[in-house]
Amino acid sequence: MIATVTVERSGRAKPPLRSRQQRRTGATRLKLVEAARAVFAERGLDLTTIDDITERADVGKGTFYYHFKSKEGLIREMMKGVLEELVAAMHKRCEGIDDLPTLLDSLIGAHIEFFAARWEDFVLCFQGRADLQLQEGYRGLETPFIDYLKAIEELVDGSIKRHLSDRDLRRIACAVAGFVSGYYSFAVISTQGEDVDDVLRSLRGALVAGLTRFIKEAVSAEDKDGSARIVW
Amino acid sequence: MIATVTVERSGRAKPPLRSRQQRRTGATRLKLVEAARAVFAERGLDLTTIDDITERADVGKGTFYYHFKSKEGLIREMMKGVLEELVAAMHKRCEGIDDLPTLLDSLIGAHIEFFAARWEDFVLCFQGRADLQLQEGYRGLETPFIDYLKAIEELVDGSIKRHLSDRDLRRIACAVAGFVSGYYSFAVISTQGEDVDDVLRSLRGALVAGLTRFIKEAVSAEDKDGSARIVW
DNA sequence: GTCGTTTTCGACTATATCGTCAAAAACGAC
DNA sequence: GTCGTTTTTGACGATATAGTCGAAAACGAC
Repeated sequence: MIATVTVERSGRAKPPLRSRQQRRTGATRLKLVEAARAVFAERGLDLTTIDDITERADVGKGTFYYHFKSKEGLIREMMKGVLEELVAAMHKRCEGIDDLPTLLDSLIGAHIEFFAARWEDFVLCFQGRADLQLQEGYRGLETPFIDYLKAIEELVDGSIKRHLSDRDLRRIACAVAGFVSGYYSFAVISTQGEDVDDVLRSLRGALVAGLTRFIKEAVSAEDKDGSARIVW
Repeated sequence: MIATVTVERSGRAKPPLRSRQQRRTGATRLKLVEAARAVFAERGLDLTTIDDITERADVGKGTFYYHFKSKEGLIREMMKGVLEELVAAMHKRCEGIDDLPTLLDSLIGAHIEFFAARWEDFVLCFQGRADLQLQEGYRGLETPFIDYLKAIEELVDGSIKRHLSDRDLRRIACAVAGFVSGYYSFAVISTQGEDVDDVLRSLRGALVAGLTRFIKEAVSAEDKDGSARIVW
């Protein structure tokens, strides 16, 4: 506890992992996370054991418990991480877009591009969502998902002049998020050969058109006096 | 093995569970299935133990193994059963409809109505789908899901004159099935108070409109000469 | 009632997993 | 090199679960 505090060097924005020890520790932790990601996609969240993870990562079992409190803690951290990355990708992809249909399309596009190269992360998220429906699931998984939905809501909200109610906004977000993951989840079990992403790409126009209409109707319904001009 | 073969009575389509013994056995089996349904929705497929099920059903552990080979066998049977019921509900709901938008709407409606009163079955199906994505999941779960997709395809195919390719048909099916379950799965974690079904009901118009457009485009693309009149 | 069959039971064995902990190894500062 | 700290290790005890099996109960036919 005497803590040889390696002082944060001023003038160095991101000191590349300071000491050798810190580098090694970080690497071990990363090895564990990546091993878990792989095993989770093979056996699923529940059936994966700590031994599975440590063996895959090629570290001792105790090491896992040094870095994480439990499997639940690891899952929480991973889920949060992936969804935050997804949100970041969405923001980047939708930057500067204020046209609603284009935004919706970009939103779906961001999902496709994000998960295309990260199948394991898609499985992770899907498993997490399945878990959320259970009465006795892992704790603390709701927050990352709700933050993710909120991010979608904000993007949509930013692209319409007249604002929708929170309720309708949430509906849109659920529709976008649900459609992408739902479509994916069925496509992978039935699509032979052809690229799932290409297929989804061709369908997203359908959802965009539908949602745009829905939003248009919702706005005019909420905005009864009709005085404000809605700009799409 | 001497088997007192109780001959199938002719003239009696469904002899109401013949002997007392058969009635009792059937009841026990049913108790197990219903107990499993409840526990699965609480703890999930993987974390549910045989003891959980037998305790809930209030039968001895050995009884489970008398009726089912394993938990996997039970899951397979339940999944098949639920999806077949869903397909039946779809057929009933869509009977006689040959107008495409109406059919798509009824299809979604059938899902909503089906799962509205059967939350546990929705969870069961969702868990099953999550499992399908794993490399080492339960065996034999693909078939019921594929049959279910096929049923959607046939209904859609029956409502359009010019036929779509198998590929496009499958896409539609995935989109319908994926949207409904995807939307649901997000809505339940974020919708407070208001009825999830009502919400989905209001959104389905969006998907129907989008899909109708998609199908229309797909048909005209496949049917290049354009000689055949497409009747919606 | 008897007898043979089907069904149910729960104790039991074997195995798997969790989470702990004392010891060892790696490290950093000197 | 020494010394104190951080990190890693794997054996260990406690617990939980799967699946088996012999015995018992329920049943049906008589």
